[in-house]
Amino acid sequence: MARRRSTGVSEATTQRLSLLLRSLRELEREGVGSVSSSELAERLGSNSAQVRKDLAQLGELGVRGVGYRVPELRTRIEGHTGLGTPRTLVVVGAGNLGKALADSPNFHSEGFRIAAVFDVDPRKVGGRTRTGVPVLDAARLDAAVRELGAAIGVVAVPAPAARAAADSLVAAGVKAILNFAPHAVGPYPGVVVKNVDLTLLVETLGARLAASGA
Amino acid sequence: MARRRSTGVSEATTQRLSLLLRSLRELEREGVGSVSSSELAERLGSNSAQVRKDLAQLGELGVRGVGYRVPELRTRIEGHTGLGTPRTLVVVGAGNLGKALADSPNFHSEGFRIAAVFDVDPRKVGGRTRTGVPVLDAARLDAAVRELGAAIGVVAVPAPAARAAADSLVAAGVKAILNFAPHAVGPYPGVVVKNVDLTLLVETLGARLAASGA
DNA sequence: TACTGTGAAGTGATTCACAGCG
DNA sequence: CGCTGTGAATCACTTCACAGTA
Repeated sequence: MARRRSTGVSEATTQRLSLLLRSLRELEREGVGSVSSSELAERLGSNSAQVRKDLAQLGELGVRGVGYRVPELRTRIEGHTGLGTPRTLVVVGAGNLGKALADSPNFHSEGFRIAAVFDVDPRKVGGRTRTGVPVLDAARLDAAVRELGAAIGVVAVPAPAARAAADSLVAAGVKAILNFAPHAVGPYPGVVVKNVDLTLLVETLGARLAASGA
Repeated sequence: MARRRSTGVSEATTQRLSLLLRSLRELEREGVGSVSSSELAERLGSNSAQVRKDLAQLGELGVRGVGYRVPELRTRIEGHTGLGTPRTLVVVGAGNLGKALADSPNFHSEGFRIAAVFDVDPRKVGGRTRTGVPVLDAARLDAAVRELGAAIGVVAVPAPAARAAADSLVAAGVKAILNFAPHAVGPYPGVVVKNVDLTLLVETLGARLAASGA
């Protein structure tokens, strides 16, 4: 009887579990059988109490006096968080950033598959990115997304087009949106939205720089 | 006698002030003279108490019964936070992502200037990106960064090279690093570091998706 | 003995709610 | 009267510290 947790783990915890999973896979490749929370903490640049608290969310699966068994812990994290579940994604916008994201090894990791890039420019449509992802006509987005069964849409279009792109993705049935345009989109009911405003990132960095002395 | 605040405003507040600044510039172009905290909140998708709390950090500059005077508020935010201060940045890594970032309008906004992209690949060195940013030899990074007076370094290299790239930037005297590699760098004393792990973003999104029903 | 699991304390940010001023 | 500025309440997350167990 699998427990169904709608909002079980916080975003912060999920992020740390994801990083933890990376370490665990590495440890597993190295053939390590078990690790303590403090060893894991050291790898993550965190502290052991944090690691234990995070892992406690998945039930009691450590062995007192010993630590956690690596393979078991890995499968447990995957099972309970959905981390590692394969997903198909599409990118809207075949500009510099869109193509970079589509080809990026960052986005091809552990079970993610970029199925298509969409653009409105007829000169781009029909082509392929460097790694072979097809560039499709944005007018066919709805049909293509359904056909491909894409669950995640990445928005990489100029700011004024962001809302429309996100709307189309939602209409086509994606369940999550990662938006890189400097203009927040959403919220949409039933859709997980993450806005990553690159402009905001540099501006904030510049300000923190000013605050820290110059 | 300007007040020198080392760690005056939190990161969260700075981000909101940055967004606020965007709205204010827009309002100023429209010739709006004053706004209330609730009008601003609506534009940001926030709430009025939050806006007032954020603005209170800059001193008392609202007019009770009326709101905030737009031009005055804008200059005050710029002055106190360093938002809007022109900065020179360099990008390390002339791959897809590096070039996309260097050419991105997101990074050319409001006073930011990308002065150079560095790469180790001799076939790339000597060229220019689409918008004309020169690609320089990574071996010359130290000298070039000092010469250009770059304060912010953007890391856009593969994970295994991230630490070395960041180290060189710090050695060359940059005061802030924006790292896009899926491997955290830093901390370095006296340097503001922001890690933006793209892989982590999609993975977390996938997990939140799983948590919310599928 | 060496570790986990967890209550309790601590920290920081957000929201509420209202007194006070133009 | 309408709006700001802000103390107090709330909430979310992190760290501490230790009882309890394999």
